[in-house]
Amino acid sequence: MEDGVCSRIYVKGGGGCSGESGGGGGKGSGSSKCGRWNPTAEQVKVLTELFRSGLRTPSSDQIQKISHHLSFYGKIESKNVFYWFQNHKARERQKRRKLSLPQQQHFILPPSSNLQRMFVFHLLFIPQFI
Amino acid sequence: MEDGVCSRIYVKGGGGCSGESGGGGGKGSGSSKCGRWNPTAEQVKVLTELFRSGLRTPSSDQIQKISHHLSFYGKIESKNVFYWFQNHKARERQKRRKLSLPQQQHFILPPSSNLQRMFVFHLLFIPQFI
DNA sequence: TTCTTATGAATGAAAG
DNA sequence: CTTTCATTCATAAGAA
Repeated sequence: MEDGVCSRIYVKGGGGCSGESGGGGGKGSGSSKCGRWNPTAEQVKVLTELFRSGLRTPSSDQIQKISHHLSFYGKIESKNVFYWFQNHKARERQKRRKLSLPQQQHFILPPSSNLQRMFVFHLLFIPQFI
Repeated sequence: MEDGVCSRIYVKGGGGCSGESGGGGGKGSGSSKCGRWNPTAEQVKVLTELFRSGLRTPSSDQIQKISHHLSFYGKIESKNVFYWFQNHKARERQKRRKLSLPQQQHFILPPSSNLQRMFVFHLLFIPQFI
């Protein structure tokens, strides 16, 4: 038996729910079933970056723009962004209160591309976006 | 190991295992790996007994107490207790749904009665019961 | 070993 | 915002 690692995320290949808008270097967020949103690693990375930069409760306008931009990496809707921030904030707080839930994950993910960095920068600091 | 089902990207998980907390006469979990919580028979027994007594969604405070008590038998964290009840409840419901349509099961004790609280409290601290 | 099952962990979605 | 529900992934344990 191989040693178990502590936690991981996975990226699935294939899967064909509906309109794939995968962009540069992004893998599909295909899921075996179309039930619920399955964020790509890139989407999670950007969302996490926004969160770490201080964004907690994006306005509906911000949500719209974020989800639109994230659609570059795969299928996504506004409500997904809304729920993501809501859940992430709640679970961060749970963890901090040492109630139950687990530790934060540190992504050793992809070669964070300049494109992505610039993208996050853009999201964060351009007034007309945020 | 066959692969190809999905490609995985590993994520840092904490800073290694938490220290062994086998308090008193508790036997170790037997595994020095830190993959995931491996409950001892005693821990499972207590949790099951609490569940059978009607406890479904313990409060944060209950979780703390339960996990502290169970740490006597081996390494355990609050989140393990939290997940245990979540999973146990969910899978009971899941099983029930697959077999026959939900005939709402009535538990002997209503969700937040003082009677239940007292029972749980005593169950937790009376050694010979466990 | 490989396959199957049981279950710990995680998280999207939603209810309260 | 907090808490709960549903579904899924991953893995440990047992069966074959």
